[in-house]
Amino acid sequence: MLTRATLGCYVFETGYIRVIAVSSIRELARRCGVSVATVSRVFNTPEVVSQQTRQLVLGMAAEIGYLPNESARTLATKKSNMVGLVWDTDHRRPGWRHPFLQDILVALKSALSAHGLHLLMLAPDPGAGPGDPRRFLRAVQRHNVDGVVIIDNGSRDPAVLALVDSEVPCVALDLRFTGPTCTYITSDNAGGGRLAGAHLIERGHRHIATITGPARNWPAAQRLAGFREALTEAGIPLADDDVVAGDFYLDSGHAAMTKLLARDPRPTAVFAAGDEMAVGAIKAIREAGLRVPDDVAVIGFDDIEVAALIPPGLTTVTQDKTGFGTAAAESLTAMLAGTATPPEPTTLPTTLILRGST
Amino acid sequence: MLTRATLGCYVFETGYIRVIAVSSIRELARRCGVSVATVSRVFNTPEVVSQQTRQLVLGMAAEIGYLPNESARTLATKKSNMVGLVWDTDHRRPGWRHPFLQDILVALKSALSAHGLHLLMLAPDPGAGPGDPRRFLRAVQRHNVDGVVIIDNGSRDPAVLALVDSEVPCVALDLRFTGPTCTYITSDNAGGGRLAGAHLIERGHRHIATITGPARNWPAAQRLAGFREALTEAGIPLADDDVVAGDFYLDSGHAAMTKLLARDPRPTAVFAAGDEMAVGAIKAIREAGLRVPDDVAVIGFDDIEVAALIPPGLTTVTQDKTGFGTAAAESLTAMLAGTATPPEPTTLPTTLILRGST
DNA sequence: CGGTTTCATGTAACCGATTACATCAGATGA
DNA sequence: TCATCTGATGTAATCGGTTACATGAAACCG
Repeated sequence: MLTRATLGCYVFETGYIRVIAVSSIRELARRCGVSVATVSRVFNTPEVVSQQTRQLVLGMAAEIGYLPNESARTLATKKSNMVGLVWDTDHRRPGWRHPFLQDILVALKSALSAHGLHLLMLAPDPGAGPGDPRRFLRAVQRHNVDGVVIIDNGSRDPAVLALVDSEVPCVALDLRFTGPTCTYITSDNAGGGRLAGAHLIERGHRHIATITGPARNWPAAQRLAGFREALTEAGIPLADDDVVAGDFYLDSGHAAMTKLLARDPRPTAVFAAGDEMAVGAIKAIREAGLRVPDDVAVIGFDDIEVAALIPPGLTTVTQDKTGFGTAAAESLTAMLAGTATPPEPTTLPTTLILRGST
Repeated sequence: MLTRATLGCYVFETGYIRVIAVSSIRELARRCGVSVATVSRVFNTPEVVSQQTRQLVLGMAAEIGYLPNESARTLATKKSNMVGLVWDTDHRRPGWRHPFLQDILVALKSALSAHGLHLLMLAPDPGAGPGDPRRFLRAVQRHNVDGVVIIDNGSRDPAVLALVDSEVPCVALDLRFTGPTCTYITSDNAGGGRLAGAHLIERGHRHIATITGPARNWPAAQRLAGFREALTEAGIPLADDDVVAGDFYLDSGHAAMTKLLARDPRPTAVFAAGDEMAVGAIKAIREAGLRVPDDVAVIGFDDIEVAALIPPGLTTVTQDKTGFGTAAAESLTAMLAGTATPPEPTTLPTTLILRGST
């Protein structure tokens, strides 16, 4: 296909690729000797147009390189086939740096593509002030965005809530937002917490601590609840001092673990509610001259890339990142199709991944 | 601000936030008793409209919640304020799994936001076949996308080349595409390679191997060239068998290192042209019962998150990810402003990050 | 054979902006 | 005083689609 370079610019055997002077529906109609309505029907409701005309139009369209103009369609139909993505609303702590969320984005993008939906990363409307709670809603309205996916690190930004409370269909990922036009996708966090607890117990641990997430973070709370349940069932106590909160990022895991290692007696195993924190914990354990898993066993949550890479390999509870993407795309398309009520929230199963750290 | 929850749905003191029946420019003009042209001028060329009228219109606009419709503007002006993002064109090996590219995306997004540009992640045009080289170009044309940013793992997808060769302004990241409407941003890969080589030499190594990228990958070739230069200057030979190619991903680094360890005598240091490969290499070294850096020192390239996390810490050459984002946004806005020739390619400086692996 | 369906297509209004051009009042200048 | 310029605004065409409604031919039917 590729033949030679001119001007540092690759060319095809078919010649220099250039943007065709995109022709309008009227031009195409004229060339075909039919009305614009007929052409429009060929692309939107082909079944009502005769076989003959359809082929004539499609053939001519291919010949002159006709492409429907999406702006004009959006203007006429008020549907844009674009899904807005809201992220990074809190600039002090950009959620996007978190590898787990990045993985989800990848999955989301391809799931939406499969439904023919484009993903528009929304910049706050420049016409609105930085504190304006409508700054995303405004952008959404201006662009006739059909629906919105919210990926946020739980900052409860008023601008996000304004979206959730609006009439725009929303799907929140890993956040519990619901409403007449909003649903959400999460993992079975409680189940995952239970898995983690049960696994450590099964490995023979009787003094188990946990590094949990921020107190008001719902997934974190669920993970803790499930974990607690597993301990209670096994009749193992969980002292208040064995529960330390982090913020899902590395340093907080390190700090929390340092605190836990100061306990006497110190726990023989730790469940960290996020892999980044688990990695931080492992670091702290090593720095204290102790070994993982011999002195302290560590289990994480998320299964981010690093988990498999750091020695001795982090045992963790994996979340179905691809599932997040496809579930979001499906919930959203259901809402776009105009169901009376939003789809039920989706809970994705979690599974245990065994590695060397336990 | 936030007061109470109903239906799991947060509300504001101002009441339930709903999408206002967005009013049109005609409605606004009517309410103000002026013509639509005047209203349009208030938003686009405020300086030609009288102070008095301007305030009247702006006040009324705020009152009725008027927001200009972007589709209509795009239709009229043929400018959409949207930048298309092309990624993941090669489905067999999604570049987006690579953390380095993910970091760049984050930077790009915020740099474009600062210029008031939205980022549209392009799905291939559904009207085109999967092999159609115009599948992205078509999507770009349909949506009146102003310009395109290309982030790709060097797969040389014809669909990407079609964009580069089109009249649409393009900026390629970490890829050397140029043309009358295209420029690119890369790191100083040769300089980085030189840094890596010089560092290992300074550490006293005299038998140094390298795990390079794919042969036809330009950044990889540059890194190798710089590395070679450093060795040559120091009078240290580089045997052909000490150069093994990988594909930037983990497993290839592991495989390459395994091959290198079989050499006799085996190299005492390795420069991997990407951090993922470096991590794979470290894994292989450990599996062989050897220690890093005592038996074999390793230096990487990229400075992805893992580099800081795996013990003993990966010494690496860092790329300026934020710089990629801002440079791309600037080059693009320059082209959108309509310069005759595209801006010169940008080369971002690389620096050495010292950690435990060397 | 006339009336009713059905099917394919055309006509024209509409979506919500931009902008070339026209208009007109008031200021300027000879 | 009248021609000219300037500044503010209005008129109406245009961008490229969709779609309610109208039309007309062919098929069907008793």
